[in-house]
Amino acid sequence: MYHPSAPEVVEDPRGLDCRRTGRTSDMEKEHGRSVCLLEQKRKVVSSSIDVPHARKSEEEADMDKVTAAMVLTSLSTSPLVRSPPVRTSECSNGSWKEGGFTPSSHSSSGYWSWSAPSDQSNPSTPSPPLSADCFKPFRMPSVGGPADDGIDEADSSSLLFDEPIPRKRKNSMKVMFKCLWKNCGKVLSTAAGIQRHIRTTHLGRNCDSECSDGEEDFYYTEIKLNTDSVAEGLSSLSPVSPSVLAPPPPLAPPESSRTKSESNGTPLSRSAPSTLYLVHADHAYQATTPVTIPSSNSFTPNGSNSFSISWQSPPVTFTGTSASPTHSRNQGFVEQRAQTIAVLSSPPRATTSLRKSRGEGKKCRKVYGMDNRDMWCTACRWKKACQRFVD
DNA sequence: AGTGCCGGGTC
DNA sequence: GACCCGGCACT
Repeated sequence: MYHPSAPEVVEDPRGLDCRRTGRTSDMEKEHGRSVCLLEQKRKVVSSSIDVPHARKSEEEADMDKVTAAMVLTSLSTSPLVRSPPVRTSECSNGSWKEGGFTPSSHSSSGYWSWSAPSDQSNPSTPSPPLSADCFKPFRMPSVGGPADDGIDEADSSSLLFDEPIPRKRKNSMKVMFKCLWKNCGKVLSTAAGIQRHIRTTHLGRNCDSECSDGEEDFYYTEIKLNTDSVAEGLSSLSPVSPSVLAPPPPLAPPESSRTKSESNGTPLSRSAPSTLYLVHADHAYQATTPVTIPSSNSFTPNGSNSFSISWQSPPVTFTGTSASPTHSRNQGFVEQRAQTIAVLSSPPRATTSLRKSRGEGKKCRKVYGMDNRDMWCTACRWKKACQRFVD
């Protein structure tokens, strides 16, 4: 688990200028990238904090800061936490806007108050349309739809947008990015591509990535095509990225298949609730023995209503291992999964290992040597447990 | 590679 | 049961 070396706090509301300043020297590209990413994330969080809401009291505001800081620390390192899943039930009535938000992997962070301001902080954000069709299984559009701008895009803007996430991925994982905009399931192979797609197609911005404020992040998610048969085999979720290969299998109900995965990690789970259902299904593979938090109430830490989290029966599920979900980066995830697998598949063969550990004491063989084998105890001679120098 | 010894084979 | 040894775990 890693914590950001510098737990930055929210003070810097719009400090996402890595793009603005176009100061990306080659040397800084790498660094810049991560910084940008961080900044983007931060923006998302900070926006909900720094933009004081009328109904908030001072204490509440302070509280927000504190919690935001906490959240940021986890966010900065684990992208998947970025956008915890949102219960579809909320999208229909718009409750999610009222601070409804999905808890991060930290159970304790349930008080992450993604209150209204966070979603609305960005004036230009046309919250993706929500409606009764929230529950509609996401339709899978031209999957193969060769991203018109997919790869090419990467070249031009990957420097800025390429998320580090994929880098951490195992090679067995093919990462794709899917647009979560309602009724749009476009899948592109690069983050940059999908971002551009969203920016131009849905956000109606024709400007270059330069003028992006990162909002696109909210509207796409990443999906993984897993080729790791082993891991996959164990995950009770058969569908391998159904979103890409086939329609979500019925057996993957949103709740149970939900997983904490980086994919949901994209903020758009929040802003594009209508697609959450899909997201869940899409990432079914990520759900390894998912544990669904049964909670059915809003999570209100401190009993303060200000943090009203309206998520009911949160879709939040995380793999059984108590491994802190925060570090849900793929790697961690994989590790977790491996653990789970190990547990599940551990053969009843432990008996073999009952073999008593070799004794430390000297044995006949060592004492007398091979030359004096006749001096060995019979057991040693017979290659049995030494009886003379019993441990 | 060396050591300890389990499991199993042969007489 | 005495004896032997293949093979594995452990160092």
